[in-house]
Amino acid sequence: MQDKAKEMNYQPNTLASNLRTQKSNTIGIIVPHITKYFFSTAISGIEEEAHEQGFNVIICQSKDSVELEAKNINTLMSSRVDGILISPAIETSSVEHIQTAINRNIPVFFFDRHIDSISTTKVITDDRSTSKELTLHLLSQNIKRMAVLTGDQSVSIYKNRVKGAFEAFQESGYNTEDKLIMQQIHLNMDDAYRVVNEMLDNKMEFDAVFAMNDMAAIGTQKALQDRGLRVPEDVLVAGFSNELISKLVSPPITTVHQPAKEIGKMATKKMVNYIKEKDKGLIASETTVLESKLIIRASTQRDKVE
Amino acid sequence: MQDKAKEMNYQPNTLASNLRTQKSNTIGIIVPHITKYFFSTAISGIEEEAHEQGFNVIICQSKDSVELEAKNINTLMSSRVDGILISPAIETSSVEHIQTAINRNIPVFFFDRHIDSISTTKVITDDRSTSKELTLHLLSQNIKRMAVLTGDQSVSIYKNRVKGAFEAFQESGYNTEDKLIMQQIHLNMDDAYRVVNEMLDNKMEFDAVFAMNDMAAIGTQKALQDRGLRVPEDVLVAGFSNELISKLVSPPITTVHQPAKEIGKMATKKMVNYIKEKDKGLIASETTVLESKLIIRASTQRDKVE
DNA sequence: CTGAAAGCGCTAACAT
DNA sequence: ATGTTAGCGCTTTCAG
Repeated sequence: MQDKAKEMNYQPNTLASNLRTQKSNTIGIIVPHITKYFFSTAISGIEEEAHEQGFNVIICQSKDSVELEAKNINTLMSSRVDGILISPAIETSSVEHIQTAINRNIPVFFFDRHIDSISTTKVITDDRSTSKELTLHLLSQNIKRMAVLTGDQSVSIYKNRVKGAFEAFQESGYNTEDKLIMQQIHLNMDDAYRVVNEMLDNKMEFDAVFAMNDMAAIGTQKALQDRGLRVPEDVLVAGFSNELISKLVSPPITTVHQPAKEIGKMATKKMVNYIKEKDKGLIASETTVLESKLIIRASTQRDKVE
Repeated sequence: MQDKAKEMNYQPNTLASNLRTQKSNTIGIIVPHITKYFFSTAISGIEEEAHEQGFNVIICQSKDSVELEAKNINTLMSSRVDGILISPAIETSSVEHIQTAINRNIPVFFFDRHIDSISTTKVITDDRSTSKELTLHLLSQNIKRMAVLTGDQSVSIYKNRVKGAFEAFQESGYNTEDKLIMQQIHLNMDDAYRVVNEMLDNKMEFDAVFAMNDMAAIGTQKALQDRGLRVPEDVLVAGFSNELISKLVSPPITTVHQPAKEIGKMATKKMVNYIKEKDKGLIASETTVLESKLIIRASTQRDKVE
């Protein structure tokens, strides 16, 4: 009787439930930029998985600033989120704000970018080994000298990608001092364009460029082509992350596909699981490594074209 | 004394406050796909503005499905969001779920895509007039016949873009039956590629293509080039939305830049304002039209190149 | 096994 | 002006 009346259009008040249980059924997300395809795809995975498990997601952007990131963490803490998934800002000098949240018993898990010194659950990709694989592919084309355009080496993912490239050189018995030029840049199209032009102005010699993300690879390719150099005939070009655009430029660019959506889903699964198990005292931090995949396209193939 | 002790690290419990005030200080967002650049950019604007005003944002994707959209609305209602910003799904046949929320006194505002039959606040762009402007630009190049690739005409934005194109023809005194070919497609790269090839197979004649989004324009351009036709020498190609990629393909594509971030910010301002004024009974729905901007690139310029 | 009662931590109304 | 108290609607506990 009452039951039926209730079933008609009874809506339990989540606010009251949240207060009583001290749980918000909400997961906070912090990413550098929502508009980057990798992150929006990861968020898409997080959103799907979270909703399936009855959790909401609150989104924050750090704009790659530690200050904003700290603010975001405060916002999320005061919203009483049950956990935080974060891909931290570039400048990871200070990690207090993250420790603060953890100390307050709010789980903070990393996805993609991560901070080694903080012991918590992480869901990352095997950037190092795929970067190595890509470099071996470049070396197999008898290149004389390879330029690497990398980002801030304090960012885990860039550090690992560089590490992989070095490993490939060492494994192949090549001298990295002779055959490798390292350039740290802002990994975007404009800066890559500028730096490659500078390198050419300075008569640096190289016949392959491995940029640590696709936008930088595209800027590189454009710079080379504007100077009359052909890709891949004169210089090979490779990127990283498999942005949509990387297969649409001419020639399409060899890159590494990262399972962004799966990373998001996996991180969410780990988090939800942790939240549910937390009460039972089962706390263990683990690092999950998802496989990324080398995608070879025309920009690094001298013989056949995709 | 106590004050100081409290100031040290007192964190008011938002959950309790929310229950007491019956407000969540949260705005719900529903978009078709987070991963589309336009939407992630709009969300970025919403996030910034909302946080500035002390509101959180919960994000949902409808995947362009009315069922999922209805589910999202339920999720947001049960989360007791103070308002919902929505860019509705393609198939807007049923609008009950949106009406339900409005009837329950939860404000639902539209941004970008919108449903005319629902009377509420809307923040949109002047697609029609910019589409007209773009078409006039094409007509000024003495084209003989223009093909329009459009999406579902029940979607407000596509309908308005087509309307603008028609207006340009009429204003110029051209007969749309002779000079205009309309093709309704799925507005993505692959479908555009397929349809343009079909049109060429069927010996349809046209020397300009206006695709109602950039990805379709890129598919069009690729199809034309693969058949040995030159852009812009043989066929002009124009798109819509100014995706990042549209200026990176070869030739760069003429398109319309929409102020995605500003749309998000404006919609959020209207919503926050409404939420604050609601108690005072000041309810008025208004439609704000933001200006978009024609960006002419090489794909539609026979004389000079950008 | 069903039903009443206490309490989560705040805010708003009321009384001092 | 300041201090006290009731109550938001759930969940959990405790009594019947």
